[in-house]
Amino acid sequence: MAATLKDVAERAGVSRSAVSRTFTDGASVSDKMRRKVEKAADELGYQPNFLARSLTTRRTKLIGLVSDNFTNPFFLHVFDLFTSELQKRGLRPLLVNISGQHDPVDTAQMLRQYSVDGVIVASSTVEKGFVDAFRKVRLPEVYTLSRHSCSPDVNIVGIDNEAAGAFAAEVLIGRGYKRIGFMGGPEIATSTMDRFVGFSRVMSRHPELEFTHSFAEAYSFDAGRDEMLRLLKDPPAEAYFGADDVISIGALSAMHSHGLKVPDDVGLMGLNDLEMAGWANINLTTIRQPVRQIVDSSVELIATALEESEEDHVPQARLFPAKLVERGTLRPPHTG
Amino acid sequence: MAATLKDVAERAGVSRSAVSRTFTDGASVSDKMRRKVEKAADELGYQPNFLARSLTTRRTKLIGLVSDNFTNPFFLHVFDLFTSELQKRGLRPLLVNISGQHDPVDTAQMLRQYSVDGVIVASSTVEKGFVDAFRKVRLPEVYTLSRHSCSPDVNIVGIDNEAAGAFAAEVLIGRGYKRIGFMGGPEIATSTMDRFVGFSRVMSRHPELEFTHSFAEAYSFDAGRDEMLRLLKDPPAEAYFGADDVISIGALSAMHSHGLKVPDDVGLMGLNDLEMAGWANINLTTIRQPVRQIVDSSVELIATALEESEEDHVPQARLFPAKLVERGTLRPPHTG
DNA sequence: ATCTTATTTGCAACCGGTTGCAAAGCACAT
DNA sequence: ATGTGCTTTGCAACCGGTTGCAAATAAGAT
Repeated sequence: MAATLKDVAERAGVSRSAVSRTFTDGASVSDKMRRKVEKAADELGYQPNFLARSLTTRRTKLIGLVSDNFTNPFFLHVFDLFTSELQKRGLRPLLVNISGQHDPVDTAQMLRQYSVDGVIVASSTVEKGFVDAFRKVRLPEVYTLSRHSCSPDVNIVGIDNEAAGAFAAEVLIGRGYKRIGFMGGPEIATSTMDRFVGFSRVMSRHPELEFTHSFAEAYSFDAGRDEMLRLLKDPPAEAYFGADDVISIGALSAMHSHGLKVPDDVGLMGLNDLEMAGWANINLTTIRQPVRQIVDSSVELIATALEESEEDHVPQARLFPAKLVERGTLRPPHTG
Repeated sequence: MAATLKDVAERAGVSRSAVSRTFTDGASVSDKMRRKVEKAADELGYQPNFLARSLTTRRTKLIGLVSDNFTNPFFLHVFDLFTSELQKRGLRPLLVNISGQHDPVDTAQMLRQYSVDGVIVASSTVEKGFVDAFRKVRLPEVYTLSRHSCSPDVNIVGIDNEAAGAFAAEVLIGRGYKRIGFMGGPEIATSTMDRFVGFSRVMSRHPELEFTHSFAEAYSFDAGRDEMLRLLKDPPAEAYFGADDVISIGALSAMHSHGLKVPDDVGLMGLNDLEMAGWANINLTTIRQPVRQIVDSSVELIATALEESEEDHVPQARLFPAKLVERGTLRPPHTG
């Protein structure tokens, strides 16, 4: 069907190795030979087969991109950045969707069977079972947007969620709010829990302030809205930190339908800086993760891990600062 | 490193073919042999290498999943469905992001070099260059959510955008609106233009109605909002069809900030039924594409194309009906 | 022209599997 | 014991490449 190395060699009247060498950079071929081979290859439309090559080179340039987060629009952006960045380096993402009930061991074995060079896990809610299973196949791997503390001997890139939670509390306190609420995602999400820990730590240093907390059922608009509707049966806090934008936007909708003015009656801050947080009818003050840097750094980390031998590689955590994006749902800094 | 066929054969004291056969379904192996081999394989943690196997079987089970649509949240759902559905059939999506300036020929060659079994193009805005380049590598391919008319000799799955445009016009007319506006995405998007053609066709049958049209700069919230703000400098139409939800939601925000009540002052209808179209503070009446069926059908089509020889395969178009999702941005059907 | 050294080339083995074919093994009938 | 037909097994070639090594060629030094 498609032309092979052998076809090219025959047509050019040279050995197969010669052809192979013209298509391998750094190999020793004379100019004359190279021209002869390239001519034959062009005429036949020959392209080397990456998979056959991988058998001897032990490099497929395939990277498993594993996620279970296919509902939060934030992750479309994450996938966009990951795919472009990997492609720039000649790496190819094999996308693996582990939402639904997938067996961790099967998934890990599948990745090994496809000889992926490395694995990127992009999710903050990946189960422990996957972490263990992936580790067993001994592939270079990096966890992105994942929990900092859970696997100390593995590459992690993201923000420090505890620090981000603490920062959120400091911002709200800095605006002079006295009755402050934390509204998280589901309690099984490590991202939410880490943010909660940081948030609580700061609040506990201010016993003069009133601190309440609650958790939405899921990382979704509806869950955020429902939870806020529940909270609004009682007099609300003066300001809330919603541990994710999509939840905060749900909460905002609940506030509006209760006739509450934001930020005049109640303040609200999110986290993630979704594109729609900037929409004119939402205009959510939020904390931004530097996604581009996080992704770039993850890809760079996996790319260098591919070069090193397994023993040489020392896993690292790369934590980035999150920063406030001021919009219209918090009152301005307290002056005086 | 990892155990190979040869390792297992030696440990079990049998030939390599015997091992190969135990891991190939439908091959002839006695029970005794199978047990012996499986024991050895277990002890060594052996798993067959898919890529080596593909060399002789000529099947990688890799499917190129090509898209340039990484900003519309609608596509996160599309990717979710595609990956799960492919995985269910043991197929693996190699995700290719062709947004940005990618050379069509390079992309097509890359897919050939990775020996993908087939290609799914999931986008309504793919350039002609890609269609041509993909065709040249002679891989089974299906275009999903793509233009119906552009390539008659290629598999296409999606809705009939012209019909959907016509349907939209009929709905608005049926609600008794007399001054009707079409608001499209960018004029280079085939989806928008096809919808516009259908919409116009119906409107032209009603010369007694006033019909205006305009196009937003992009498929984005901001573009929709900007375009609507521009329109609102003059007295607006009674109702608009925004050819995509994200544009419509932008337009909705513009209407609100002009103090217009929807649907009392002006009606609005979108297309796609994004999750957020159902959010309480948006509540957009819209036209839904049956995404799940479209994706399932695409995967089924590519799966059967893989079985057939190239000559036997006859390309087909599978068009699904789109249907109205009634929410709160259109007045109820006109009675009397 | 001759010797030394560096560069280019081809041979053949290998990467990790599959598969057509013929030999071997088996069950059963004669 | 012999023959028949069916299943199981191993041999060896192949899939499409790469690569260590030695032979062949080219380049440079004398």
